[in-house]
Amino acid sequence: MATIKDVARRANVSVTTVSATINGTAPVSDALKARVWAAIREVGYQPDPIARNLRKGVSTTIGLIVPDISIPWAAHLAKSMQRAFSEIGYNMLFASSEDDPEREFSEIEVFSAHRVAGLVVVPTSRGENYSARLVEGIHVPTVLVDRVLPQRHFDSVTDDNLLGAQMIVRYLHKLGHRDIAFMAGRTGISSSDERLAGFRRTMDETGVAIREELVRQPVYLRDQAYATVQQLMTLRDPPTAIVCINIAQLLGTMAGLGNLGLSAPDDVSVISFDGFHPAEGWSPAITSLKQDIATTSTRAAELLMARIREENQPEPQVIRVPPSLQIRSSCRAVA
Amino acid sequence: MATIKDVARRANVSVTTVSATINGTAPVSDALKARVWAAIREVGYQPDPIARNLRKGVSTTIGLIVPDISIPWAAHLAKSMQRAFSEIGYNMLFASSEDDPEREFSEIEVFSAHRVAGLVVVPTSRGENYSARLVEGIHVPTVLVDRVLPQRHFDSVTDDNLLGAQMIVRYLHKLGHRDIAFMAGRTGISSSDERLAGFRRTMDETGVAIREELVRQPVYLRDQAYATVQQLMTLRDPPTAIVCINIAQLLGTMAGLGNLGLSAPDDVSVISFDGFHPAEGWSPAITSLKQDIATTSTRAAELLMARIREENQPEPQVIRVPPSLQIRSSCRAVA
DNA sequence: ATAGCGACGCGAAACGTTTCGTCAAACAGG
DNA sequence: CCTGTTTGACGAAACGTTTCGCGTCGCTAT
Repeated sequence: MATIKDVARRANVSVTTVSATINGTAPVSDALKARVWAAIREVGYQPDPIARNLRKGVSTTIGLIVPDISIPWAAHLAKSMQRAFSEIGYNMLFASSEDDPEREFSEIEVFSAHRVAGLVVVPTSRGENYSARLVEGIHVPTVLVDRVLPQRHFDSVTDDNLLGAQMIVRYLHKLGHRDIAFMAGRTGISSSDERLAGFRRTMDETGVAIREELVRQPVYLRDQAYATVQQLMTLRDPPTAIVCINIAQLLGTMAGLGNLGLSAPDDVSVISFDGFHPAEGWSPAITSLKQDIATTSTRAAELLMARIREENQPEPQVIRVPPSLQIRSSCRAVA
Repeated sequence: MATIKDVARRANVSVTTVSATINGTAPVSDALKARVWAAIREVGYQPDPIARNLRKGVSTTIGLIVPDISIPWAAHLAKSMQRAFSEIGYNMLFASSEDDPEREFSEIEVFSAHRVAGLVVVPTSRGENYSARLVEGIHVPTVLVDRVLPQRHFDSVTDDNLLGAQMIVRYLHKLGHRDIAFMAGRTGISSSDERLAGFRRTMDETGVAIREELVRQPVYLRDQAYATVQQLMTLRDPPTAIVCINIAQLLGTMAGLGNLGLSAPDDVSVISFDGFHPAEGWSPAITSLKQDIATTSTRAAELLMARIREENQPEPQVIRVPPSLQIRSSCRAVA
């Protein structure tokens, strides 16, 4: 509760000098510096961030907005981000958009009112004029994560989905799979679009014709995947492998298979873009990509800090973090 | 960016009147009220929370500190808490203590400096003089979640662990299990202590002598459970059932069993206090308690708001939220 | 009539910082 | 020796609110 005034009184200098000593914004003689620091220690002074923010117009807080923190991927992202930012003296305001663009915009507004220094957003990417409204509503350094927008207004960090799709398709192809089902999410969401595009491209490269009835879209809720997988597996000529792009799909797919009395990999191979699922001890252990969240967070923090410090304001850039393929036991070779 | 001054100018009243209108802190005639509200709408005024905080000495932000957000239970808690508080106009500062008391204290300090209106903490509950240091460091309405402290200085909300243990033991007993292994966490952490105590008590009640070599403590890391389960299952007389108190234990246990070539429920039954694990589609589907996180969050929010509004300051109370038993397929009957 | 009171409105101080502009002293170059 | 510049320190204003205390008005009860 000690204020800067107490320090000034104690050190027998002006308030201005104390501030200058702390922030190094003006020259202070070594003698005074020593006196001031001593006084600070003696009265146990800690600058009041609120007052500082009011005066400077910007805080030392960054805001994180994710669609749903209860998704393991998002939880790990939050943890990793918090670690990255707390290391450099920032703390985190946190909100969940519940995958609702309106909530997202409102959270952005609230965070802006709180003068956050920067924003990390996993954008919902949906709704009329989404991109324009986002640009309109954000007046703070911002980095987008996981999903990129067609207009490059913001720095973005995302998985290298094309590469990931390539790894998945090539792996399945090597195992002999030709009838591959792909569940895409909503169109317009880059992570889904890119994964689908990568799937198509790599299938092309390997010279396998895609059976369009095996490409289902949009499938983004657990229950949709649950229903979809049952449709797929009751086709006259069912797929030999199913690709899931996220955890909701994977959970629905596994439950749906179970409901049919089918299991992976015996009846069908299952592979996932999302690596946050039980890996050991449960059967089957899902072969999946592993996202490099630590790198994603670090890169995002770097981009954001560069903008905040205004070191330079280059064109917004997109960083793609390569995933790795973790081969487990949910895929088997077919004739 | 409109300030209260702009509103005052526009409505042709004083700044004081605008403030009084907004906050209802002083009588304002209906005529002026109307003018002021109109002006507010016209200039698009939003009060600046920072300035308000500075003047009032308290913010509209509450701080959440959990040991590890990447644990599904904690992620769901965060989601639920955020929902509960955003509904009543509060937003959330968030931090992870990484299960380190020092970090926890430091986070509390940072949040206090930011003048949070209240604190929700899942306390690490470890270290010298923990309780005393906590009381010392916290000068803000606070509610503890999941873990209670021996000294009742704070409101607390926690699972009804005695009841949960009773449900688990009775269920296992009904299935014929007598040789039940129990992995406890660190001593001193109430959630673990209570679960163990409940286990002992209910075993007593059912008249089954506990085989002490099957009670292992402390086991709180995944790898400890991984190792422990292998010791347990290679005893001359191994347990027929294993009780896990949290997700780390469960993951380690399942992996450890897999490593031995054993599986649940064929070789041993497995049951868990923590309900956040894959339930459908994977084998085995773990029979577990289901924690009622929504209720936990609501109760915590209620307790905290009561303290913040100073409606009354009764003795700190402990609320215990009853879990429910979800029977799945990881336990089987034995002779 | 007038003292007293409630309702209403305002100016100014306060919250704890940072920063602007000023000033004295010390120092450099001619 | 004078001028111009740098260094070091400070007082006061500013950030955008809330709140304290005061003043004015109209009403009621004496």
